[in-house]
Amino acid sequence: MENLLPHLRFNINPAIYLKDPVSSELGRRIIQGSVELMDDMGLEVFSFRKLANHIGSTEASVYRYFENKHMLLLYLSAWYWQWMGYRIAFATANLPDAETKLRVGLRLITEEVTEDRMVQHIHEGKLHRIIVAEGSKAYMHKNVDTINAEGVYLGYKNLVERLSEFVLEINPNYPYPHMLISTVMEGAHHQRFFAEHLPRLTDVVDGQDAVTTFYTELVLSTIQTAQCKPQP
Amino acid sequence: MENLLPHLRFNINPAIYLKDPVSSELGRRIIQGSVELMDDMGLEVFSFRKLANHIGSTEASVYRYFENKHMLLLYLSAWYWQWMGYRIAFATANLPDAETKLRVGLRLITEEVTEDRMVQHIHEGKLHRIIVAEGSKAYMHKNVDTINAEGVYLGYKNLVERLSEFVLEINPNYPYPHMLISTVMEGAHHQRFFAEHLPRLTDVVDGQDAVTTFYTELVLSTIQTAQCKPQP
DNA sequence: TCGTTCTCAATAGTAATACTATCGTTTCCG
DNA sequence: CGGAAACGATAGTATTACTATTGAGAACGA
Repeated sequence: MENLLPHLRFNINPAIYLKDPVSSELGRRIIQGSVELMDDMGLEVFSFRKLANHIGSTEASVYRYFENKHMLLLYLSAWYWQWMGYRIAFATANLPDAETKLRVGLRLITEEVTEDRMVQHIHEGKLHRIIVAEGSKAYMHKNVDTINAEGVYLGYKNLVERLSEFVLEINPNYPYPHMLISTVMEGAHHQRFFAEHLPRLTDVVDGQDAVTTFYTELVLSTIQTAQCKPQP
Repeated sequence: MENLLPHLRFNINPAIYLKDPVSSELGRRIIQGSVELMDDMGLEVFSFRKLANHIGSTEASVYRYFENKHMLLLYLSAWYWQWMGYRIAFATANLPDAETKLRVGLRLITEEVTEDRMVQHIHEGKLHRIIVAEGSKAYMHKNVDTINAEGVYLGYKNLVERLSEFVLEINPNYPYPHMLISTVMEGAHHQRFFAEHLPRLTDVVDGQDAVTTFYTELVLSTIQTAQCKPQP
C-alpha cells in the first residue's frame, strides 16, 4: 500500500497512557525503542530499565508515559489494530460486493506484514511480529475486566464488528459471525507463530501463503454451507 | 466420564521438572496448590513464594521440583493435554466411523470441563480455567525453541495429529488438517475467555453451548466443501 | 543397629524488577 | 519575562526470582 496519508494519527484511547507518546520526541523514542526491544527479547525479558538504556533516557521518564509494561503493550496493540482497521477500510472502499470485501479483509488480516512506514517511529514489520507473539497477552490478563471497562479494546472489537458485517451481508442467517472472525484474527497470528516454531501444528506449503488460503477457504465454506447443504 | 482407572498416571516429560512431583507428598501439594493459586490470581501475580506460603512450605523446596514458574505452567499444560488425549482415546474407541469420532473429539476439546477427579490432587475444572486463560503462554515464550527441542510439546502435537487423522479419513484430500485442528484447539479456549470477558467478540446463545456447536459446524463444513462445492 | 540416603524445612543472601518520590535545569509558551 | 511543563538525575523501597548451605527426621539396607 502506498503511503498516501503520511501524517495520519490514530486515536488511541487516552486511558492507555499517562502522557501521549506522540506529543513529544521522547514519547516517540519510547514507542520506537519498545518496538525494537520487544521484538528482540520478548515481553517477559523486556523491562523499562532496558528500554530507558536503549533510548538513552531514564526509567523514571518512561514511567511518566506508561504505568507499566503491560500498558505499553496495550498501546502497541491498540495502534496495530487501528492501523489494520484503517488499511482494511481503505482497501475495501468502493468494492462492488461483500464477498470481495471479505476476501480483501481476510487477506490483510492473515497476511504477513510488509513495510508500510505509515509513521516514522513505528516499524510495522517488527510490530507485527510483536503482535503475533505477544498480542494475546494484551487481554489474557488478570485485569481484563477493568481495562475493558475503560474501552481499551474498542479498536479490536470494532474491527471484528466490521468484518462480521461483511459475513452477514453474504449470509444473513449465519449465527456465529463474531466467533468466526475473532477465531480467524487470533488464529492467523497463532499459525504464523506455529509455522516458525512448532511446524507440526501446521501444514506448510512452500512458496505460497498457506495461512491466508486456509482461513479464506475456511470462512467462505463455513458461511456458505447453509446454502450448499442445509443444516438439519 | 466415570472414573474407571483411578490410579492412572500420565507420562510427563521429565525435562519439565527437576524432581517428579508425583513421587512425593510435597510434590503433589505443589501441584494441587499451584492449580488453586494460579486459578485465583493468574500466572503473572502468582509466585513461588506465595505458593510456598499457601501450601505451608518454603520457596527453596518448591525450587527443588521446578526450575521456575514457567516450567510449572508447562507441567500443568502437559498434564492437561495428556488427560485430554486419554479422554478422547477412551471416548472414540470402537466408534464406527471417522465422522462420529471427529465429532466426539471436537466436543471433548471444545466443551467446558466438568469435574472428573481422575487424580486426587488435580482439580480438573480449575485446571481447565487455567489452561483457557494461560495456556497459550506455555508456548508463546522466548524459549519455545529450546523447550520444543526437548520434546515438551509432544503431548499437544500428538493430539493434533490424532484428530488430523480423523479429518483425513473423512476427506483425504483436505490440505490443511493440522492448521484446522490447532485453530480449533486454541480458538475454543479463546472463545471461552471472550464469552466471559469480551462478549462482543462472540455470539452467545443462551442455554446451549455455542462454542462446541460453532466449531463442530466449522470443521465439518470446511472439510466437506471439497465434495459439496468443488474448488476452482 | 549403624550408617547412608532422601526429603525437606530453615535461613541467608544476591541480582533484578517494578515501581515512587524528589529535585534541579531547560525549554517553551503566553 | 515569568510560570509551567518536560525531563534528566538520583535515590530509595518492596517484591520477585532465584542460589547456596545446613541440619533434622524418616526410610532403608547390610
